[in-house]
Amino acid sequence: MEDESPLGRTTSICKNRDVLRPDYQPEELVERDDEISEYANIVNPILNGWAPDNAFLYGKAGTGKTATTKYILDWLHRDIEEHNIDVELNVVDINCDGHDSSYRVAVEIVNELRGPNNQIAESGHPRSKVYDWMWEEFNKLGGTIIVILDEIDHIGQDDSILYQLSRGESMGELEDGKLSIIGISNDFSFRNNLSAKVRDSLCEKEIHFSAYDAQELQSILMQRCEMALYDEAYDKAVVRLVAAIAAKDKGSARQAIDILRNAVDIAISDEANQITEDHVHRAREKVGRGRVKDIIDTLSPHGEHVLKAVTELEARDETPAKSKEIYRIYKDVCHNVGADTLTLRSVRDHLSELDMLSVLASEMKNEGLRSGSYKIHELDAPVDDAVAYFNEKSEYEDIDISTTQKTL
DNA sequence: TTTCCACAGGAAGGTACGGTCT
DNA sequence: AGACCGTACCTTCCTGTGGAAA
Repeated sequence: MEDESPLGRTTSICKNRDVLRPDYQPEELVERDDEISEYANIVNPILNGWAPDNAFLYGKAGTGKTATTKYILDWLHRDIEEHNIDVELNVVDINCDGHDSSYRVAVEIVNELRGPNNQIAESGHPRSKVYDWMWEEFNKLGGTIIVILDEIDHIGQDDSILYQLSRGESMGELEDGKLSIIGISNDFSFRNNLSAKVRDSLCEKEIHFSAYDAQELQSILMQRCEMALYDEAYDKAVVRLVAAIAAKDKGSARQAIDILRNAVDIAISDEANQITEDHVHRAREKVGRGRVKDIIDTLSPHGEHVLKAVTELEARDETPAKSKEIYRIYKDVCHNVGADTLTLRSVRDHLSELDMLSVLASEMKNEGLRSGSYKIHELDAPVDDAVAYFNEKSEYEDIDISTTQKTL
């Protein structure tokens, strides 16, 4: 047998794949000029030694909120250094994903500011003590402090951390320094659900990041292509196609770049010299499948059972289905895997969580006196992917999709 | 215009669990 | 060891809701 390396070969398509990674920050941000100038106006006072207003940034995922923040802060640091401005700028950058309560964000801030040998645990401490430690660390830090809370909506109902941060200065917790908050969120309703006292102080300034249209996505993709790919490896039609797919879906630059990166990878493994529209279509399917799996992996066991029930109904072409009907199938699923069943009320919560995650599409219906009001649900993710996921897991009975031609 | 259906979903509270502190 | 803390996940109870039918 010929001894062939399992690794890929060098490629004539890609000169720098890192540029296509989700965490890559380009030096120049395209299609966000208005947002950049609004943002610059907000942080500008720092250069005069003043604290900027608190700001709330909102817009859907992949619209450049985080990238613009990094871009602006890089500029701030550079300006301060180049012009020898006498400002001590300290940035505390927290992603609230995974720290999903006020308490845990406070713990994260403390741990971020303390050394690795002096960390505190995620639970067990009285809340007031954690806040005391947090202010202690801020006081040690001093200067102009900017706390960036990315995905701030993850903190949920209790916004006490925001109250603490926004009032710390006036309540004398911060002895010698200035503190401003920049909150970033995909979810505008989070702003409206904040308690009034927090909303007024957190949202002194607001910047809205609108979804990118196909034209804007195209220029973002062109910028990345020029850096990542050899000229002969792609043409405008392919870029236009990726932009059109992403614009039609969510208008997210992250998604567009994701599809492009996967198309590049597929083209490389095909040993092609150029990225074709077929590569893009295959990449789009792959990205979709990955999304379904990623979401299902985060579900609790009962969340998964509920989704299995909806997937079964979908495979039988019996969707959209009422919550009550899904509950009936859900009980069978639980019976088959030997799990206890939850009440209908809890299953309703799981259904609405799946709707929020965009795995399900739910809709309220009302037939008045005849049948009252109810909610119907169907899969919002590709059925094949969900079926494949459940059929791969040994604890579930297989779903047979061959009897129906239904695909999304 | 009023009634009423069939549910959605908020509120409150329970339990288990993993953690700290004394 | 046991008091105390925050959280996840659940149940029970109950009020609110929109629109077809009376």
